[in-house]
Amino acid sequence: MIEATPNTKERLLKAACRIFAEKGFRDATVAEICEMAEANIAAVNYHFGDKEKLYDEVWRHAFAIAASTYPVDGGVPEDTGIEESLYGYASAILHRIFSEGEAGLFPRLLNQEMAAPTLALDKIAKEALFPQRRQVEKTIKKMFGEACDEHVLWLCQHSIIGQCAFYNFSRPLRERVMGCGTMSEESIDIIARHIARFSLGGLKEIQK
Amino acid sequence: MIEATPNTKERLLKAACRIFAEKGFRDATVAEICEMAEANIAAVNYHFGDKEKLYDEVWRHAFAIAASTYPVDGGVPEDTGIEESLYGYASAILHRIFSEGEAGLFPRLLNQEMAAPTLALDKIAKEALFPQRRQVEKTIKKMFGEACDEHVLWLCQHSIIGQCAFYNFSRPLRERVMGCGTMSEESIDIIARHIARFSLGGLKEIQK
DNA sequence: AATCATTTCAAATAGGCGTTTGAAACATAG
DNA sequence: CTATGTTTCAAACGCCTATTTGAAATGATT
Repeated sequence: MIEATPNTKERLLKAACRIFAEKGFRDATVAEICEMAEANIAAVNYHFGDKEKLYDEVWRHAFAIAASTYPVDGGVPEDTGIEESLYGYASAILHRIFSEGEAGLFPRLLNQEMAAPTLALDKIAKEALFPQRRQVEKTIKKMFGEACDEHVLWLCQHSIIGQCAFYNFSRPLRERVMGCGTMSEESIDIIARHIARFSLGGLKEIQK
Repeated sequence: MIEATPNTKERLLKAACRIFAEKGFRDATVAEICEMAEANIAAVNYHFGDKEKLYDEVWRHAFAIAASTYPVDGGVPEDTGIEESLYGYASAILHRIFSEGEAGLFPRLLNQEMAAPTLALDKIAKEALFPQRRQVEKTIKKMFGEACDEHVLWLCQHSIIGQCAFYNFSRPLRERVMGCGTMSEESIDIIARHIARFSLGGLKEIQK
């Protein structure tokens, strides 16, 4: 499963990433992680101290990969139009969600953390989630101005983020019930463009 | 905790509802459930057979309560306007999500099931989730007509449902990080009205 | 080659889990 | 009261969990 790196610690981290993302902190077992990493049962405690510290490392890794592979600005410049900004954000988040590689770890871990929160949640929210929200905030303020109503901002933020996050939340429905687990690059782009357009229309209607 | 009904089976079911909704099937323990129900550790097996059959009963109960307390049509008549239909749907879903009573069990159980799917997911999707989607479908077709493009329908469905579902998904952020766990009746109504208006604008933009 | 630190390993530890058991308590009907 | 069926109970069962242990193996340094 995990490629045979000579480094046991790295193999453990990679295996832990995949298993924590799939099962969450509680349901993942260190025995399972060690087996996938082809390491001894005691390896986690030797290299990371305990299961919890390994989980922290996994989050750090998952966040770093997601942020560098698909930054939330979507690569679009600051001074672009509203629809294009929305597209940049949606595209980045959706690429993370539909990624089957390491960039997909972040949304999967987040899904687990939302269902069974751990002590890590606070740090995750402050370091990863709130900055993402601020990205959406900037786009909304392009429409409503810098001094726009705080509650309206909050509601629109949720509408935009919610559209993207739903594809993360509903993953088991696609994978287990509908049987359409994977998503092509074109499909991702179509969804991102839809969310950008739909949200632009929403913002316009709210502004009326 | 659980009111002292003379009926042990009912006390077990109520306790199980709350604990399964909070922790999911795997992390909930029968010991914990029996303790809350003030029943013996063997009571679950005696009255329900095993933990899994109890979980089935919990889902049945949670679905029945949610569907009867807050039906997805939101109580609005069939032949009403688009924005009002959207409001009806959003209002019903949000009321479920923010309910601290039995009507809130359904979205909480769903959240758990999405993070750690069980064999029950298939049944839940077919009996509860797909009918809910059809409700949104009807509203969208009021705008695009009966013969509207299937993919556009699917995308808009997700946009509307996603806005509502996000308040379920992000519950731990409100409760544990932001510290604003409860939501007043007025707040719920404001959110529902926002989602209806935002979605109407979105649909209009897509129709262009 | 010998010494030292680092890493791996199988086995053991202590605790939690769902479930089973057989006896005790209780309720009901003859 | 007796007999029968239902419900409750404490204890035990077998399995799985994270972690610890001390020895063995490996690597690096002198």
